[in-house]
Amino acid sequence: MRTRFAPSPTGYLHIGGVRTALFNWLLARRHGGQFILRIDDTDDSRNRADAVKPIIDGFAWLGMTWDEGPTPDASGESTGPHAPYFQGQRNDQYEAAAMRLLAEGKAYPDYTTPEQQAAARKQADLARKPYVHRGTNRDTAAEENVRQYTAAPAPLLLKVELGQSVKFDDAVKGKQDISTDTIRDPMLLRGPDASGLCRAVYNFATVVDDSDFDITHVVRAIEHLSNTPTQILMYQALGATPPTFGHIPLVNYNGNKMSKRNLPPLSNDEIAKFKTCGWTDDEIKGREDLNIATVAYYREIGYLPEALINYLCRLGWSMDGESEFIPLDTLIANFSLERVTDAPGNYDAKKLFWLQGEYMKLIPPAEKLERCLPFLRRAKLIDDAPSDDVRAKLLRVIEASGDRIKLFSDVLAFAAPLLKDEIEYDPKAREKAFKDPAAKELLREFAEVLGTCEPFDASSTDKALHDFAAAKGIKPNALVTPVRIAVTGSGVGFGLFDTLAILGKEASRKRIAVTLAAV
RNA sequence: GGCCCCAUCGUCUAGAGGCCUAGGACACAGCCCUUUCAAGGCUGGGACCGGAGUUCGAAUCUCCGUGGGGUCACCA
Repeated sequence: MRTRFAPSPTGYLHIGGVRTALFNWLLARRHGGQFILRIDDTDDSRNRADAVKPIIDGFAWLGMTWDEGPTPDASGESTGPHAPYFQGQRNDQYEAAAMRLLAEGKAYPDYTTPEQQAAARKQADLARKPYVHRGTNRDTAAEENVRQYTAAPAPLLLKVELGQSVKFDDAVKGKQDISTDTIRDPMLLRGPDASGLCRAVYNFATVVDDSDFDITHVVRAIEHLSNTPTQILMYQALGATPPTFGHIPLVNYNGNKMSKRNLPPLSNDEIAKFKTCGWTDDEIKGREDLNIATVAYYREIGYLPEALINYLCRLGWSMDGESEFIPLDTLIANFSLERVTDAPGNYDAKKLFWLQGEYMKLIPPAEKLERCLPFLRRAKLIDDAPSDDVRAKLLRVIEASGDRIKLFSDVLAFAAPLLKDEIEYDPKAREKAFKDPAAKELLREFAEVLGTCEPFDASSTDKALHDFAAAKGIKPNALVTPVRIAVTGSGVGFGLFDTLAILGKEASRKRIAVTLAAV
């Protein structure tokens, strides 16, 4: 089994595309086949490397490896027995295939002018009939067409045999049967451009490539379903066997297409989050691809690729009636086109976030630390090479944070108050906690008690606080919040006694003193 | 408009004529636990688009509506 994914180089990797690629990849992996990555850049744009890199980087991050395709450095080189894997570098093959069809009388040049075509289309519209284009030299003999084409290149069209039907069994949609009378003579090669080059049209390039690459299964978005009969006709003309097709439903957002237009701009929370990650306003604005439809967004904000993969695969496919958390090896062992759903699905950020949390619970603290490091560096909370002391402190923060760290970037919120020397107060929380003047006095007295804790660890400070509260006849919680705010500036965070222990006696008491002076 | 695809809780889905008083998950609400925030436990509300037909029996099959989507390019 050989499957493929063929993105056009747009400069970012869209998660809808990733899902399509994932289905192909899973199929190949399950059946011990190959997954091929091909870049559909038939317009041969100049900045190809820039536009391809995000796609390649995205797949690399996701761990979706390809057996043949562009080299990982995005240089425009390819690896694999059918190289190159860039359509922009393959026009010779398309031309050769087209010339063969021309010589065999299966294709012909079309000298219809755009004006003639527009008029014919209009007439059909008026008659409320579908317009099915057939070109001028359709019934001209092959040799004559070759002669005319050589003398005056023009769009080359495939001659569709009338009165036939194209039948195929879609692996997702089931049996299809289309009359050739409704299929226009499709273009194979465009007319010559300014430099005289006749570039292949997408449909034809795809067929030539998929046939050359021995692709056996083409899983793609349902919007291509109506292209399929045309492509099958091309396969037949080329004397090739069409692959098995599987057309999968779309991924929508709130019932609409997941295009940039319909997507919400980054929320204030998200922008704030990126800023705490060390991004500047300009950097955020400069990243056109920073939205929930791209892989880059999830990588930058600290998602786990396995969570994204699990989520995307479950969107439009199910293993059974209840499995939601499905690790990759299970996905590979069970994925099949039969269980792809018929209806389009809606992207649900909350469910992805939940899965992310589930996957995060599985990451051991030491590994979590390693993967948090880049975020801490970017936020300038640590040096490029943090000392062992800092690493040890961070590990304690991560252990104390537990499941609270859902995204790797969340580490910043927990580590920053303990790493920075200055306390950044949440004004509202501080005001509320010290509204009652008695709170300040209690805090002052408790700071003295803390000074006697030995050793200064979570259990000793815990006991000290509870004993102190009991002696004073107050609820422990009446003291916990003021202390928390005094040492971290924030009303929320992981366990207070862990916080104190990580800070140490000196720093804890010093921070309380600073706060006392400030309120 | 022609042709094609689709239709189960807010969302993702299970459902192949009786297992359906329609199951699970996310989200939501309430309660419990608790040191705030998470996590965890328990409980709850919540759906077969409408109408005909076939059948002893329909979420499931057929038809008609309705609603959504796709496609009709020298875009990919």
